[in-house]
Amino acid sequence: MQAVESKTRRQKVEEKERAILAATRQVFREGDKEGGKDVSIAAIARQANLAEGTVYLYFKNKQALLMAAVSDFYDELTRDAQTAVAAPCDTGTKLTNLARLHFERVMDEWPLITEAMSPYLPSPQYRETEAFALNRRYVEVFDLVVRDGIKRGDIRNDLSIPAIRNAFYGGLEHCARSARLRPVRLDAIAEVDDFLAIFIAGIRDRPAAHAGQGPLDGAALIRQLERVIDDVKQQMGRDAT
Amino acid sequence: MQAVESKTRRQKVEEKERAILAATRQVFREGDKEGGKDVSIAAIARQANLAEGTVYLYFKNKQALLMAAVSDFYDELTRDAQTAVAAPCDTGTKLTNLARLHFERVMDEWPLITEAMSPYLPSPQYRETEAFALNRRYVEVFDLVVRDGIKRGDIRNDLSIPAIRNAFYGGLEHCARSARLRPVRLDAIAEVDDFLAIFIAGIRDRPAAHAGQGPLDGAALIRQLERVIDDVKQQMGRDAT
DNA sequence: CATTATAAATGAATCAAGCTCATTTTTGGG
DNA sequence: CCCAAAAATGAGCTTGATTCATTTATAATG
Repeated sequence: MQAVESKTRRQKVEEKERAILAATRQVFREGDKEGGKDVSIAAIARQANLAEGTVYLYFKNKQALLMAAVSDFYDELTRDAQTAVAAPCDTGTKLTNLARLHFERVMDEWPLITEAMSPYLPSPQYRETEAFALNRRYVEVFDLVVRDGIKRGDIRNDLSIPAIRNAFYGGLEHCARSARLRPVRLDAIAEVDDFLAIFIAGIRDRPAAHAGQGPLDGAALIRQLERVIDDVKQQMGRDAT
Repeated sequence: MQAVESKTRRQKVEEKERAILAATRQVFREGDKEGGKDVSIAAIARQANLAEGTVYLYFKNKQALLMAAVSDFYDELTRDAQTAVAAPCDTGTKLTNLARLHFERVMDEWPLITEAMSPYLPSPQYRETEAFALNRRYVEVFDLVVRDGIKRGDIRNDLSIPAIRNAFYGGLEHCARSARLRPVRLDAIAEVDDFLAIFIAGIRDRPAAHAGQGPLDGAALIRQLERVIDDVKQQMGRDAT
Protein backbone atom coordinates (compact mmCIF):
# COMPACT_ATOMS: atom_id res chain seq x y z
CA MET A 1 0.00 0.00 0.00
CA GLN A 2 3.03 2.24 0.10
CA ALA A 3 2.44 3.56 -3.40
CA VAL A 4 -1.22 4.37 -2.87
CA GLU A 5 -0.55 5.98 0.48
CA SER A 6 2.18 8.17 -0.89
CA LYS A 7 0.01 9.18 -3.81
CA THR A 8 -2.76 10.29 -1.47
CA ARG A 9 -0.28 12.29 0.54
CA ARG A 10 1.02 13.99 -2.53
CA GLN A 11 -2.47 14.78 -3.69
CA LYS A 12 -3.22 16.36 -0.36
CA VAL A 13 -0.08 18.43 -0.47
CA GLU A 14 -0.77 19.57 -4.00
CA GLU A 15 -4.29 20.44 -3.07
CA LYS A 16 -3.14 22.62 -0.22
CA GLU A 17 -0.55 24.19 -2.44
CA ARG A 18 -3.25 25.13 -4.90
CA ALA A 19 -5.36 26.45 -2.04
CA ILE A 20 -2.55 28.77 -0.96
CA LEU A 21 -2.11 29.99 -4.50
CA ALA A 22 -5.82 30.66 -4.81
CA ALA A 23 -5.76 32.51 -1.49
CA THR A 24 -2.85 34.60 -2.72
CA ARG A 25 -4.58 35.65 -5.89
CA GLN A 26 -7.74 36.32 -3.92
CA VAL A 27 -6.02 38.57 -1.40
CA PHE A 28 -4.35 40.56 -4.17
CA ARG A 29 -7.63 41.05 -6.01
CA GLU A 30 -9.39 42.15 -2.83
CA GLY A 31 -6.60 44.45 -1.76
CA ASP A 32 -6.86 45.98 -5.21
CA LYS A 33 -10.53 46.86 -4.82
CA GLU A 34 -9.82 48.69 -1.58
CA GLY A 35 -6.81 50.97 -1.28
CA GLY A 36 -3.74 49.43 -2.82
CA LYS A 37 -2.26 48.33 0.49
CA ASP A 38 0.61 45.89 0.66
CA VAL A 39 -0.14 42.21 0.81
CA SER A 40 1.56 40.45 3.73
CA ILE A 41 2.18 36.77 4.21
CA ALA A 42 0.05 37.13 7.32
CA ALA A 43 -2.91 38.23 5.20
CA ILE A 44 -2.45 35.35 2.79
CA ALA A 45 -2.17 32.84 5.64
CA ARG A 46 -5.35 34.28 7.19
CA GLN A 47 -7.21 33.94 3.90
CA ALA A 48 -6.08 30.32 3.64
CA ASN A 49 -6.83 29.54 7.31
CA LEU A 50 -3.25 28.76 8.08
CA ALA A 51 -0.57 29.99 10.41
CA GLU A 52 2.06 32.22 8.90
CA GLY A 53 4.75 29.62 9.25
CA THR A 54 2.78 27.00 7.35
CA VAL A 55 3.01 28.95 4.14
CA TYR A 56 6.76 28.45 4.30
CA LEU A 57 6.33 24.70 4.26
CA TYR A 58 4.90 25.03 0.77
CA PHE A 59 6.90 27.91 -0.67
CA LYS A 60 10.48 28.85 -0.03
CA ASN A 61 9.71 32.52 0.49
CA LYS A 62 7.31 35.25 -0.47
CA GLN A 63 8.91 35.82 -3.83
CA ALA A 64 8.57 32.14 -4.75
CA LEU A 65 4.95 32.18 -3.67
CA LEU A 66 4.14 35.19 -5.81
CA MET A 67 5.91 33.73 -8.79
CA ALA A 68 3.98 30.49 -8.38
CA ALA A 69 0.76 32.49 -8.31
CA VAL A 70 1.79 34.28 -11.48
CA SER A 71 2.58 30.94 -13.09
CA ASP A 72 -0.90 29.83 -12.18
CA PHE A 73 -2.24 32.93 -13.85
CA TYR A 74 -0.27 32.34 -17.06
CA ASP A 75 -1.41 28.76 -17.15
CA GLU A 76 -5.05 29.78 -17.15
CA LEU A 77 -4.44 32.58 -19.58
CA THR A 78 -2.65 30.34 -22.06
CA ARG A 79 -5.52 27.87 -22.10
CA ASP A 80 -8.01 30.65 -22.79
CA ALA A 81 -5.79 32.23 -25.41
CA GLN A 82 -5.58 28.92 -27.25
CA THR A 83 -9.35 28.71 -27.27
CA ALA A 84 -9.71 32.29 -28.45
CA VAL A 85 -7.51 31.57 -31.42
CA ALA A 86 -8.79 28.14 -32.34
CA ALA A 87 -11.78 29.36 -34.38
CA PRO A 88 -11.07 29.67 -38.10
CA CYS A 89 -11.18 33.42 -38.63
CA ASP A 90 -8.98 36.10 -40.13
CA THR A 91 -5.75 37.28 -38.60
CA GLY A 92 -7.12 40.64 -37.51
CA THR A 93 -9.93 39.04 -35.57
CA LYS A 94 -7.61 36.61 -33.87
CA LEU A 95 -5.29 39.39 -32.80
CA THR A 96 -8.21 41.44 -31.56
CA ASN A 97 -9.44 38.53 -29.48
CA LEU A 98 -6.00 37.93 -28.03
CA ALA A 99 -5.57 41.59 -27.23
CA ARG A 100 -8.85 41.92 -25.41
CA LEU A 101 -8.29 38.75 -23.45
CA HIS A 102 -4.81 39.79 -22.45
CA PHE A 103 -5.88 43.26 -21.47
CA GLU A 104 -8.84 42.12 -19.40
CA ARG A 105 -6.93 39.47 -17.49
CA VAL A 106 -3.89 41.59 -16.90
CA MET A 107 -6.08 44.39 -15.60
CA ASP A 108 -7.68 41.97 -13.12
CA GLU A 109 -4.45 40.76 -11.61
CA TRP A 110 -2.21 43.73 -12.21
CA PRO A 111 -1.07 44.20 -8.60
CA LEU A 112 -0.03 40.58 -8.24
CA ILE A 113 1.77 40.55 -11.56
CA THR A 114 3.64 43.76 -10.97
CA GLU A 115 4.63 42.92 -7.41
CA ALA A 116 5.79 39.46 -8.37
CA MET A 117 7.77 40.68 -11.35
CA SER A 118 9.31 43.81 -9.93
CA PRO A 119 12.37 42.13 -8.40
CA TYR A 120 13.16 40.61 -11.78
CA LEU A 121 12.45 43.54 -14.02
CA PRO A 122 16.00 44.78 -13.87
CA SER A 123 17.73 41.44 -14.17
CA PRO A 124 18.19 38.44 -16.43
CA GLN A 125 17.51 36.29 -13.39
CA TYR A 126 13.93 36.12 -14.56
CA ARG A 127 14.84 33.75 -17.36
CA GLU A 128 15.46 31.06 -14.78
CA THR A 129 11.96 31.19 -13.32
CA GLU A 130 9.01 28.96 -14.06
CA ALA A 131 6.93 32.03 -14.85
CA PHE A 132 9.34 32.85 -17.66
CA ALA A 133 8.84 29.44 -19.19
CA LEU A 134 5.08 29.75 -18.89
CA ASN A 135 5.18 33.22 -20.34
CA ARG A 136 7.06 31.84 -23.31
CA ARG A 137 4.43 29.21 -23.79
CA TYR A 138 1.74 31.85 -23.60
CA VAL A 139 3.42 34.14 -26.09
CA GLU A 140 3.82 31.19 -28.42
CA VAL A 141 0.08 31.39 -29.09
CA PHE A 142 0.56 34.91 -30.38
CA ASP A 143 3.61 33.96 -32.41
CA LEU A 144 1.67 31.23 -34.17
CA VAL A 145 -1.05 33.65 -35.18
CA VAL A 146 1.55 36.05 -36.51
CA ARG A 147 3.47 33.43 -38.43
CA ASP A 148 0.24 32.20 -39.92
CA GLY A 149 -0.70 35.78 -40.81
CA ILE A 150 2.60 36.28 -42.59
CA LYS A 151 2.12 33.04 -44.50
CA ARG A 152 -1.37 34.09 -45.54
CA GLY A 153 -0.08 37.45 -46.71
CA ASP A 154 -2.01 39.42 -44.08
CA ILE A 155 1.13 40.59 -42.34
CA ARG A 156 4.26 42.19 -43.80
CA ASN A 157 7.15 39.78 -43.93
CA ASP A 158 9.93 42.32 -43.39
CA LEU A 159 9.52 42.45 -39.61
CA SER A 160 11.04 40.26 -36.93
CA ILE A 161 8.61 38.35 -34.76
CA PRO A 162 10.13 39.75 -31.54
CA ALA A 163 9.62 43.29 -32.80
CA ILE A 164 5.98 42.55 -33.56
CA ARG A 165 5.61 40.94 -30.16
CA ASN A 166 7.15 43.93 -28.39
CA ALA A 167 4.84 46.29 -30.20
CA PHE A 168 1.78 44.20 -29.35
CA TYR A 169 2.33 43.41 -25.69
CA GLY A 170 4.06 46.69 -24.99
CA GLY A 171 1.19 48.70 -26.34
CA LEU A 172 -1.34 46.62 -24.44
CA GLU A 173 0.54 46.93 -21.20
CA HIS A 174 0.77 50.63 -21.59
CA CYS A 175 -2.98 50.75 -22.22
CA ALA A 176 -3.49 48.77 -19.03
CA ARG A 177 -1.20 51.00 -17.04
CA SER A 178 -2.78 54.22 -18.18
CA ALA A 179 -6.26 52.77 -17.72
CA ARG A 180 -5.32 51.88 -14.15
CA LEU A 181 -3.99 55.32 -13.41
CA ARG A 182 -7.23 56.92 -14.46
CA PRO A 183 -9.59 57.28 -11.48
CA VAL A 184 -12.63 56.07 -13.41
CA ARG A 185 -12.48 52.97 -15.51
CA LEU A 186 -14.92 53.18 -18.41
CA ASP A 187 -13.82 53.01 -22.00
CA ALA A 188 -10.95 50.63 -21.42
CA ILE A 189 -11.80 48.28 -24.29
CA ALA A 190 -12.25 51.25 -26.62
CA GLU A 191 -8.70 52.25 -25.87
CA VAL A 192 -7.47 48.78 -26.68
CA ASP A 193 -9.27 48.96 -29.99
CA ASP A 194 -7.69 52.34 -30.71
CA PHE A 195 -4.33 50.81 -30.07
CA LEU A 196 -5.14 47.85 -32.31
CA ALA A 197 -5.99 50.24 -35.13
CA ILE A 198 -2.41 51.47 -35.01
CA PHE A 199 -0.83 48.11 -34.47
CA ILE A 200 -2.71 46.29 -37.20
CA ALA A 201 -2.14 49.09 -39.69
CA GLY A 202 1.53 48.91 -38.78
CA ILE A 203 1.95 45.24 -39.53
CA ARG A 204 -0.48 44.94 -42.44
CA ASP A 205 0.94 43.86 -45.76
CA ARG A 206 0.05 46.70 -48.09
CA PRO A 207 1.22 46.24 -51.72
CA ALA A 208 0.34 49.79 -52.78
CA ALA A 209 1.85 51.36 -49.69
CA HIS A 210 4.90 52.98 -51.22
CA ALA A 211 3.33 54.03 -54.49
CA GLY A 212 3.48 57.69 -53.55
CA GLN A 213 5.36 58.75 -56.71
CA GLY A 214 2.31 59.27 -58.90
CA PRO A 215 1.61 62.24 -61.14
CA LEU A 216 0.80 64.59 -58.26
CA ASP A 217 1.57 64.07 -54.57
CA GLY A 218 -0.91 66.27 -52.75
CA ALA A 219 0.36 65.41 -49.30
CA ALA A 220 3.91 66.35 -50.19
CA LEU A 221 2.63 69.60 -51.62
CA ILE A 222 0.82 70.43 -48.42
CA ARG A 223 3.84 69.55 -46.35
CA GLN A 224 5.95 71.89 -48.33
CA LEU A 225 3.39 74.67 -47.94
CA GLU A 226 3.22 74.06 -44.21
CA ARG A 227 6.92 74.27 -43.86
CA VAL A 228 6.83 77.68 -45.50
CA ILE A 229 4.03 78.79 -43.21
CA ASP A 230 5.85 77.44 -40.15
CA ASP A 231 8.74 79.63 -41.10
CA VAL A 232 6.40 82.58 -41.23
CA LYS A 233 4.99 81.72 -37.82
CA GLN A 234 8.42 81.42 -36.30
CA GLN A 235 9.36 84.71 -37.77
CA MET A 236 6.24 86.21 -36.20
CA GLY A 237 6.99 84.62 -32.85
CA ARG A 238 10.44 86.11 -32.83
CA ASP A 239 9.12 89.54 -33.74
CA ALA A 240 6.56 89.42 -30.97
CA THR A 241 9.09 88.99 -28.16
CA MET B 1 22.11 90.60 6.11
CA GLN B 2 19.24 88.44 7.13
CA ALA B 3 18.05 87.94 3.57
CA VAL B 4 21.46 87.04 2.22
CA GLU B 5 22.12 84.71 5.11
CA SER B 6 18.86 82.85 4.55
CA LYS B 7 19.48 82.61 0.86
CA THR B 8 22.86 81.08 1.47
CA ARG B 9 21.28 78.61 3.85
CA ARG B 10 18.69 77.67 1.29
CA GLN B 11 21.31 77.28 -1.38
CA LYS B 12 23.26 74.98 0.89
CA VAL B 13 20.20 72.93 1.64
CA GLU B 14 19.30 72.65 -2.03
CA GLU B 15 22.83 71.70 -2.86
CA LYS B 16 22.79 68.88 -0.36
CA GLU B 17 19.40 67.80 -1.57
CA ARG B 18 20.77 67.54 -5.09
CA ALA B 19 23.78 65.65 -3.74
CA ILE B 20 21.49 63.09 -2.13
CA LEU B 21 19.53 62.69 -5.34
CA ALA B 22 22.73 62.23 -7.30
CA ALA B 23 23.90 59.64 -4.77
CA THR B 24 20.60 57.84 -5.10
CA ARG B 25 20.80 57.61 -8.86
CA GLN B 26 24.42 56.59 -8.58
CA VAL B 27 23.72 53.76 -6.14
CA PHE B 28 20.95 52.44 -8.33
CA ARG B 29 23.14 52.49 -11.42
CA GLU B 30 25.96 50.74 -9.58
CA GLY B 31 23.71 48.15 -8.00
CA ASP B 32 22.45 47.49 -11.51
CA LYS B 33 25.88 46.63 -12.84
CA GLU B 34 26.41 44.08 -10.11
CA GLY B 35 23.65 41.70 -9.12
CA GLY B 36 20.33 43.49 -8.87
CA LYS B 37 20.37 43.73 -5.10
CA ASP B 38 18.01 45.98 -3.21
CA VAL B 39 19.03 49.54 -2.57
CA SER B 40 18.79 50.52 1.09
CA ILE B 41 18.71 53.97 2.60
CA ALA B 42 21.88 52.93 4.39
CA ALA B 43 23.60 52.42 1.03
CA ILE B 44 22.44 55.78 -0.27
CA ALA B 45 23.56 57.53 2.93
CA ARG B 46 26.95 55.85 2.66
CA GLN B 47 27.33 57.00 -0.94
CA ALA B 48 26.48 60.55 0.09
CA ASN B 49 28.74 60.46 3.17
CA LEU B 50 25.86 60.97 5.56
CA ALA B 51 24.27 59.16 8.43
CA GLU B 52 21.08 57.29 7.66
CA GLY B 53 18.97 59.67 9.71
CA THR B 54 20.20 62.71 7.81
CA VAL B 55 18.53 61.55 4.63
CA TYR B 56 15.22 61.87 6.43
CA LEU B 57 15.87 65.55 7.09
CA TYR B 58 15.71 66.10 3.35
CA PHE B 59 13.09 63.57 2.26
CA LYS B 60 10.00 62.42 4.11
CA ASN B 61 10.64 58.76 3.42
CA LYS B 62 12.24 56.40 0.97
CA GLN B 63 9.38 56.57 -1.45
CA ALA B 64 9.56 60.36 -1.58
CA LEU B 65 13.30 60.18 -2.15
CA LEU B 66 12.94 57.77 -5.03
CA MET B 67 10.21 59.83 -6.59
CA ALA B 68 12.35 62.94 -6.31
CA ALA B 69 15.18 61.07 -8.03
CA VAL B 70 12.80 60.05 -10.79
CA SER B 71 11.63 63.65 -11.11
CA ASP B 72 15.24 64.64 -11.52
CA PHE B 73 15.56 62.06 -14.25
CA TYR B 74 12.48 63.30 -16.10
CA ASP B 75 13.68 66.84 -15.84
CA GLU B 76 16.93 66.01 -17.59
CA LEU B 77 15.17 63.83 -20.11
CA THR B 78 12.66 66.50 -21.01
CA ARG B 79 15.39 69.02 -21.68
CA ASP B 80 17.17 66.61 -23.97
CA ALA B 81 13.98 65.60 -25.71
CA GLN B 82 13.22 69.22 -26.47
CA THR B 83 16.64 69.61 -28.00
CA ALA B 84 16.26 66.42 -30.02
CA VAL B 85 13.06 67.73 -31.53
CA ALA B 86 14.03 71.33 -32.09
CA ALA B 87 15.80 70.77 -35.40
CA PRO B 88 13.57 71.33 -38.43
CA CYS B 89 13.26 67.82 -39.80
CA ASP B 90 10.51 65.47 -40.81
CA THR B 91 8.16 63.80 -38.38
CA GLY B 92 9.66 60.36 -38.79
CA THR B 93 13.12 61.59 -37.89
CA LYS B 94 11.84 63.44 -34.86
CA LEU B 95 10.04 60.36 -33.61
CA THR B 96 13.09 58.24 -34.22
CA ASN B 97 15.23 60.64 -32.23
CA LEU B 98 12.74 60.71 -29.38
CA ALA B 99 12.48 56.95 -29.35
CA ARG B 100 16.22 56.36 -29.21
CA LEU B 101 16.69 58.95 -26.51
CA HIS B 102 13.88 57.52 -24.42
CA PHE B 103 15.07 53.98 -24.81
CA GLU B 104 18.68 54.74 -23.98
CA ARG B 105 17.90 56.76 -20.87
CA VAL B 106 15.26 54.42 -19.58
CA MET B 107 17.63 51.50 -19.99
CA ASP B 108 20.24 53.32 -17.91
CA GLU B 109 18.01 54.03 -14.96
CA TRP B 110 15.54 51.21 -15.24
CA PRO B 111 15.96 49.85 -11.69
CA LEU B 112 15.39 53.25 -10.12
CA ILE B 113 12.38 53.97 -12.28
CA THR B 114 10.73 50.63 -11.70
CA GLU B 115 11.36 50.60 -7.98
CA ALA B 116 10.12 54.14 -7.55
CA MET B 117 7.03 53.53 -9.62
CA SER B 118 6.04 50.10 -8.41
CA PRO B 119 3.98 51.24 -5.43
CA TYR B 120 1.92 53.43 -7.73
CA LEU B 121 1.49 51.08 -10.64
CA PRO B 122 -1.76 49.69 -9.34
CA SER B 123 -3.24 52.93 -8.10
CA PRO B 124 -4.43 56.36 -9.27
CA GLN B 125 -2.41 57.79 -6.35
CA TYR B 126 0.36 58.39 -8.82
CA ARG B 127 -1.49 61.28 -10.42
CA GLU B 128 -0.85 63.31 -7.28
CA THR B 129 2.93 62.99 -7.45
CA GLU B 130 5.43 65.45 -8.82
CA ALA B 131 6.82 62.76 -11.08
CA PHE B 132 3.44 62.48 -12.75
CA ALA B 133 3.45 66.19 -13.51
CA LEU B 134 6.97 65.98 -14.88
CA ASN B 135 6.10 62.93 -16.90
CA ARG B 136 3.23 64.89 -18.42
CA ARG B 137 5.56 67.68 -19.31
CA TYR B 138 7.93 65.20 -20.88
CA VAL B 139 5.24 63.48 -22.87
CA GLU B 140 4.06 66.86 -24.06
CA VAL B 141 7.16 67.00 -26.26
CA PHE B 142 5.99 63.86 -28.00
CA ASP B 143 2.44 65.13 -28.27
CA LEU B 144 3.61 68.27 -29.99
CA VAL B 145 5.53 66.29 -32.57
CA VAL B 146 2.48 64.14 -33.21
CA ARG B 147 0.08 67.06 -33.48
CA ASP B 148 2.45 68.73 -35.83
CA GLY B 149 2.75 65.51 -37.81
CA ILE B 150 -1.02 65.30 -38.13
CA LYS B 151 -1.24 68.88 -39.25
CA ARG B 152 1.43 68.31 -41.85
CA GLY B 153 -0.37 65.27 -43.13
CA ASP B 154 2.37 62.85 -42.10
CA ILE B 155 0.17 61.13 -39.53
CA ARG B 156 -3.35 59.80 -39.87
CA ASN B 157 -5.90 62.04 -38.22
CA ASP B 158 -8.33 59.31 -37.20
CA LEU B 159 -6.39 58.29 -34.08
CA SER B 160 -6.52 59.72 -30.59
CA ILE B 161 -3.31 61.16 -29.26
CA PRO B 162 -3.41 58.97 -26.12
CA ALA B 163 -3.68 55.87 -28.27
CA ILE B 164 -0.66 56.94 -30.29
CA ARG B 165 1.19 57.70 -27.07
CA ASN B 166 0.36 54.30 -25.58
CA ALA B 167 1.57 52.57 -28.69
CA PHE B 168 4.82 54.54 -28.74
CA TYR B 169 5.88 54.42 -25.11
CA GLY B 170 4.41 50.99 -24.53
CA GLY B 171 6.35 49.52 -27.40
CA LEU B 172 9.56 51.20 -26.30
CA GLU B 173 9.19 50.05 -22.73
CA HIS B 174 8.63 46.52 -23.86
CA CYS B 175 11.74 46.77 -26.00
CA ALA B 176 13.63 47.96 -22.95
CA ARG B 177 12.29 45.22 -20.76
CA SER B 178 13.08 42.44 -23.16
CA ALA B 179 16.50 43.90 -23.87
CA ARG B 180 17.18 43.92 -20.12
CA LEU B 181 16.12 40.34 -19.71
CA ARG B 182 18.54 39.19 -22.34
CA PRO B 183 21.88 38.27 -20.77
CA VAL B 184 23.93 40.03 -23.45
CA ARG B 185 23.06 43.52 -24.53
CA LEU B 186 24.06 44.11 -28.15
CA ASP B 187 21.57 45.05 -30.81
CA ALA B 188 19.32 47.10 -28.58
CA ILE B 189 19.04 50.09 -30.90
CA ALA B 190 18.30 47.81 -33.83
CA GLU B 191 15.35 46.47 -31.93
CA VAL B 192 14.07 49.96 -31.32
CA ASP B 193 14.32 50.66 -35.03
CA ASP B 194 12.40 47.47 -35.79
CA PHE B 195 9.70 48.61 -33.46
CA LEU B 196 9.65 52.05 -35.05
CA ALA B 197 9.13 50.46 -38.45
CA ILE B 198 5.86 49.05 -37.17
CA PHE B 199 4.83 52.10 -35.23
CA ILE B 200 5.49 54.61 -37.98
CA ALA B 201 3.79 52.46 -40.59
CA GLY B 202 0.85 52.23 -38.22
CA ILE B 203 0.36 55.93 -37.83
CA ARG B 204 1.41 57.08 -41.29
CA ASP B 205 -1.14 58.89 -43.34
CA ARG B 206 -1.16 56.97 -46.57
CA PRO B 207 -2.83 58.75 -49.46
CA ALA B 208 -3.44 55.42 -51.14
CA ALA B 209 -5.22 54.20 -48.01
CA HIS B 210 -8.38 56.23 -48.52
CA ALA B 211 -7.85 56.70 -52.21
CA GLY B 212 -11.24 55.45 -53.22
CA GLN B 213 -11.73 59.02 -54.41
CA GLY B 214 -9.42 59.22 -57.37
CA PRO B 215 -5.85 60.38 -57.75
CA LEU B 216 -6.21 63.70 -55.92
CA ASP B 217 -8.91 64.83 -53.49
CA GLY B 218 -9.07 68.56 -54.02
CA ALA B 219 -11.71 69.20 -51.35
CA ALA B 220 -9.66 67.46 -48.65
CA LEU B 221 -6.64 69.40 -49.79
CA ILE B 222 -8.47 72.69 -49.39
CA ARG B 223 -9.76 71.70 -45.96
CA GLN B 224 -6.26 70.93 -44.82
CA LEU B 225 -5.00 74.22 -46.18
CA GLU B 226 -7.74 76.04 -44.35
CA ARG B 227 -6.80 74.37 -41.10
CA VAL B 228 -3.23 75.53 -41.51
CA ILE B 229 -4.34 79.05 -42.23
CA ASP B 230 -6.61 79.05 -39.20
CA ASP B 231 -3.58 78.17 -37.13
CA VAL B 232 -1.71 81.12 -38.51
CA LYS B 233 -4.64 83.39 -37.70
CA GLN B 234 -4.78 82.11 -34.14
CA GLN B 235 -1.08 82.59 -33.80
CA MET B 236 -1.48 86.18 -34.93
CA GLY B 237 -4.32 86.72 -32.48
CA ARG B 238 -2.23 85.45 -29.57
CA ASP B 239 0.69 87.62 -30.47
CA ALA B 240 -1.52 90.68 -30.66
CA THR B 241 -2.70 90.38 -27.03
C1' DC C 1 -8.15 0.40 20.81
C1' DA C 2 -3.56 1.94 22.26
C1' DT C 3 1.03 2.87 20.46
C1' DT C 4 4.09 5.38 18.03
C1' DA C 5 6.80 7.09 14.18
C1' DT C 6 6.22 10.40 10.84
C1' DA C 7 4.21 14.33 8.65
C1' DA C 8 2.05 18.71 9.20
C1' DA C 9 1.13 22.83 11.58
C1' DT C 10 2.02 26.34 14.85
C1' DG C 11 3.47 30.87 16.57
C1' DA C 12 7.11 32.86 19.44
C1' DA C 13 11.62 34.43 18.37
C1' DT C 14 14.92 36.37 15.08
C1' DC C 15 16.33 39.38 11.47
C1' DA C 16 16.45 43.25 8.28
C1' DA C 17 15.26 47.61 6.68
C1' DG C 18 12.65 51.74 7.14
C1' DC C 19 12.03 55.27 10.22
C1' DT C 20 12.11 58.35 14.78
C1' DC C 21 14.08 61.27 18.05
C1' DA C 22 17.03 62.49 22.10
C1' DT C 23 21.58 63.90 21.94
C1' DT C 24 25.83 65.85 19.84
C1' DT C 25 28.25 68.68 16.56
C1' DT C 26 28.59 72.55 13.51
C1' DT C 27 27.72 77.14 12.18
C1' DG C 28 27.72 82.03 12.16
C1' DG C 29 26.52 86.42 14.36
C1' DG C 30 27.69 89.34 18.37
C1' DC D 1 35.19 83.32 22.71
C1' DC D 2 30.19 82.45 23.52
C1' DC D 3 25.74 81.08 22.41
C1' DA D 4 21.50 79.95 20.10
C1' DA D 5 19.85 77.96 16.06
C1' DA D 6 20.65 74.62 12.42
C1' DA D 7 22.35 70.32 10.97
C1' DA D 8 23.83 65.76 11.75
C1' DT D 9 24.10 61.54 14.20
C1' DG D 10 23.10 56.78 15.36
C1' DA D 11 20.85 53.95 18.92
C1' DG D 12 16.48 52.15 19.35
C1' DC D 13 11.64 51.32 17.64
C1' DT D 14 8.39 49.17 14.25
C1' DT D 15 6.90 46.18 10.86
C1' DG D 16 6.84 42.39 8.08
C1' DA D 17 9.52 38.36 6.32
C1' DT D 18 11.59 34.21 7.80
C1' DT D 19 13.13 30.39 11.04
C1' DC D 20 12.69 26.67 14.17
C1' DA D 21 11.72 24.31 18.60
C1' DT D 22 7.53 22.57 19.97
C1' DT D 23 2.81 20.78 19.48
C1' DT D 24 -0.81 18.40 16.99
C1' DA D 25 -2.67 15.25 13.56
C1' DT D 26 -2.27 11.10 10.86
C1' DA D 27 -2.26 6.38 9.95
C1' DA D 28 0.16 2.00 10.10
C1' DT D 29 0.86 -1.74 13.46
C1' DG D 30 0.28 -5.02 17.38
